[in-house]
Amino acid sequence: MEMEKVYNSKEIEKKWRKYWIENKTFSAKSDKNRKPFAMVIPPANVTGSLHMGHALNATLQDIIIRFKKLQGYNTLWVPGTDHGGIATQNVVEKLLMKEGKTKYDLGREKFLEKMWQWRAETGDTILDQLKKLGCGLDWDRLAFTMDESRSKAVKKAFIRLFDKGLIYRGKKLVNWCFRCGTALSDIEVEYENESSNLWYIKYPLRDSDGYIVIATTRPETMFGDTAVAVNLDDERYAELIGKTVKLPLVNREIKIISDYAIDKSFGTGAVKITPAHDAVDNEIAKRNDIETIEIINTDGKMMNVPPKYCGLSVEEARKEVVKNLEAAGFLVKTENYDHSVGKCYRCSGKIESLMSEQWFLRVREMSKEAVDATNAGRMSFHPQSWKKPYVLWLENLKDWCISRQIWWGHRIPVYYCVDGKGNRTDCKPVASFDKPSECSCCKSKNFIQDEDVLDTWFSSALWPISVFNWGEDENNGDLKYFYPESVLATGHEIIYLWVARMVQFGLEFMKDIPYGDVFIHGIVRDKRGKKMSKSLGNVVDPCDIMDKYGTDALRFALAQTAAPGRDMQISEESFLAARNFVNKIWNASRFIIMNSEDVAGLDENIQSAEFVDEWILAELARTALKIKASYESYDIDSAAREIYDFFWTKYCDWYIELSKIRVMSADLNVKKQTLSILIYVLKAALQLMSPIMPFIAEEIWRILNRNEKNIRIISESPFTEIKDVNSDSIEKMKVLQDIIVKIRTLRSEMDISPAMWIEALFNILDSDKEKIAMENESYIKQLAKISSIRFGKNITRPKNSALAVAGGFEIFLPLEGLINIEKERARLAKGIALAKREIDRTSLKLRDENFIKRAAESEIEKIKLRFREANLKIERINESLKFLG
RNA sequence: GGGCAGUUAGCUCAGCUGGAAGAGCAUUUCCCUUACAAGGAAGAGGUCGCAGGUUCAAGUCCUGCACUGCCCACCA
Repeated sequence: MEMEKVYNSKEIEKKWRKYWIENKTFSAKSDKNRKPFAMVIPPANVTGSLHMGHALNATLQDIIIRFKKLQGYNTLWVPGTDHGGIATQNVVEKLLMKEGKTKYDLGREKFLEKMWQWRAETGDTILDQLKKLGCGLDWDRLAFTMDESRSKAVKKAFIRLFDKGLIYRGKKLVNWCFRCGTALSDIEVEYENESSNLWYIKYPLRDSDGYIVIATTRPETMFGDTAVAVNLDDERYAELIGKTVKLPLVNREIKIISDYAIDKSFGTGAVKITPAHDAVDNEIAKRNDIETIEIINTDGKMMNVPPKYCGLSVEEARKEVVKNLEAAGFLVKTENYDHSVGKCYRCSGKIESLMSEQWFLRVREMSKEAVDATNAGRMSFHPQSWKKPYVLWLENLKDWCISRQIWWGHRIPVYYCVDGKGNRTDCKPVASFDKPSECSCCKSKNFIQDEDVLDTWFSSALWPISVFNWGEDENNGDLKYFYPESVLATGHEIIYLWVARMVQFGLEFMKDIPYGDVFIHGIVRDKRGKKMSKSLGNVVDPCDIMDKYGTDALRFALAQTAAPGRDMQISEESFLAARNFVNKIWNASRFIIMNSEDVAGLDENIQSAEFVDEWILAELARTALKIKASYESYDIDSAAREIYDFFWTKYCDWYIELSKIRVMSADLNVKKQTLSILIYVLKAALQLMSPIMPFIAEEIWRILNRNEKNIRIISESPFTEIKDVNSDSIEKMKVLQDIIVKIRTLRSEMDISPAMWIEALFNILDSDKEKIAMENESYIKQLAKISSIRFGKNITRPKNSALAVAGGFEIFLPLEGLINIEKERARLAKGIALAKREIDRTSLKLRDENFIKRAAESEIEKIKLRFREANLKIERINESLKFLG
């Protein structure tokens, strides 16, 4: 078995990627005799290619699914993509723009053709990249939010909600993006701070010479003002409430009203009320029965205003208005002022509040049910700190604006009856899968469909049920078997946008939550803590990392930094370190495989011959327990750290090094026995790491089992049970390690060449421990480069020797001709100083009555022991100083 | 304005139910020892954000403060 010195990730990955997919390793069918464990992937937009955030999200899910598979669950992870409504349409519109065209030039049908064509060309990019990552997805179940089955689900859901009266059409104040030309829901607006001005404007009273000064950041909307509001308790304005003012520039008369929402301390305490273009004003207007005047149209141009402003953009109008107010003497003053401005989450264009006729979903009942389900513990967040904001959000939820004025998406399945001339009749619109054949009201056979499409998130919200073809058959076996799913893994940025809605829809349509656990992971940031974005140019492409360092390295690095719920910073170095770990695994395996090459009949039933064997088995048992618990609780980072520490620090640095003597032994039985244990531990470690690093684990597993008749790949080999070895080997090992490390330190400090073998004298101080060193003499010799050891009681320090106190011994290294007396003296002095500090610390505690009275017995014993050992050390060092050269 | 995280070695982060400060990277010295120089051995490096409190004992629990980041909110 030839193994290269350096792990070749590329070829090996290619092989296993292909194998898993061709052999359908991760395909799943419903099976009543097995426990299901299902996840759906958060569908990525077809616009995108894999970025580090996707890579993290996918890696974590893959780790979970692979772990659960090894635990014996019937696991299923469903892949899919999202049509991505506005985002995707924007991309294609930009492409068109390069040709100098707009979507209107093509018309709806042609434009949609273009969209589908584009999605056919690029929509699978991200899927290929998920394959590259090694994701254990069931590719037979690949879904797309706009494919047939998913579309049926969307229509079905819409019709049900519509018929139930939960979906309604109405003219309300909505968030409007001029750039995208559509309404948006409340959460699709992002707020950014912008520096602007606060203008103070006089509104003259009609019936006297007085005036009231209002402060505003939106002077241009004054044409839409229908009142001025003050707080009822504001003494300054008490007499003015109910009076009439004349709107500057136009002289329209409006009333001064009072409302509790007005903050006396802001500005002048008097506010212009523009119900058509401000959410708060809109509420105030409703409460006070104030009329609404719309002055900004959906193109962002002024309307219903004096002719000179008509058709101006909002920005232009603002300049003009301010100029004219000033000229006419209405402008009192202008202050600099920072405030937050709504921006479109898809194009960053300015969002305007305006009145618009849209479809809305009544959410009160649904959100209440979602809250109840969460509070009842039917669904839990990991980390749980997300529960509170999630519940809070649901509790304050307003009706969801679900219609979008774009073309790419699920067209709203509402049909309007039209007369012979194509004009809409008064008949009630109907929601149905297909165009109705006849109007139930007027028997007309002509219908037109609503022009709008649904919010992308409407179809996303159905994802956990639509992937199981709920739209086609809600009683199908897969849906019954796999729903509710086990866990959803996602970043915190879409908890409201997506998670909350899936829960609502799940409860509405399936009468059950979509999954029991929500695993929230952090957002990947660059090494300076900045969010990765194309515009900042700090994007690290996961595919580049996979090519450069290997996929396992990428996965390990991501896993290692994925503390639940926290954002993570990641840099090139972490991938390098992970790559080194992968290589370490490779080489340790290589050592074992090379040595077991011509050893026949390696035993599956291992027998530990020495305590070091028991030690590694005990460490393995401990580690396995911890790692499994970590996977179980989504503490992927600690699972990664545990496997790293166990494999490198315990298995490689100590156990393999210790085992070398026996592996090289001429005694075939000794060799065989030792290799059996090495292999046993290696296999167990491979299983434990395989969820994180599946490629290398699979490869080495295959090599180790190359002589088996019916080889099962690691992904399909359930965890072998690891017996907990109950022994004191871990404590004993500490003693052995102490001796070896102290000797090495001594050698290093004395500048003794690592190539030189020297002898050692072991003076027994603690007869309890002497056996450990004596029984493991060969290990001490091997690892500390000692040619011979003489054990004894009352050995005095030879002249020209160095001293170490470790493991119940005084260890002398006679260094005739090699020792640097001054250095040794200094070293011993340092040792005394350290021991003295220890004595100070411990004796202080032991003299403390309160400590003796209240501390635990075991704690006091520990301190006493430390005190004794420090004293002994000083005594020994002083003694030995006498003998120094 | 409210809420949630974070603040530990130069950098990135671990430290569970309170009992002598940990890892990786970087750094210093030595070593190409037949698994691995993508490696090995040994070092150096920390008043655990600040101030109080509880406790025999606090990085760990409590209170307040500061700074950083994120989320929410009707910043006219």
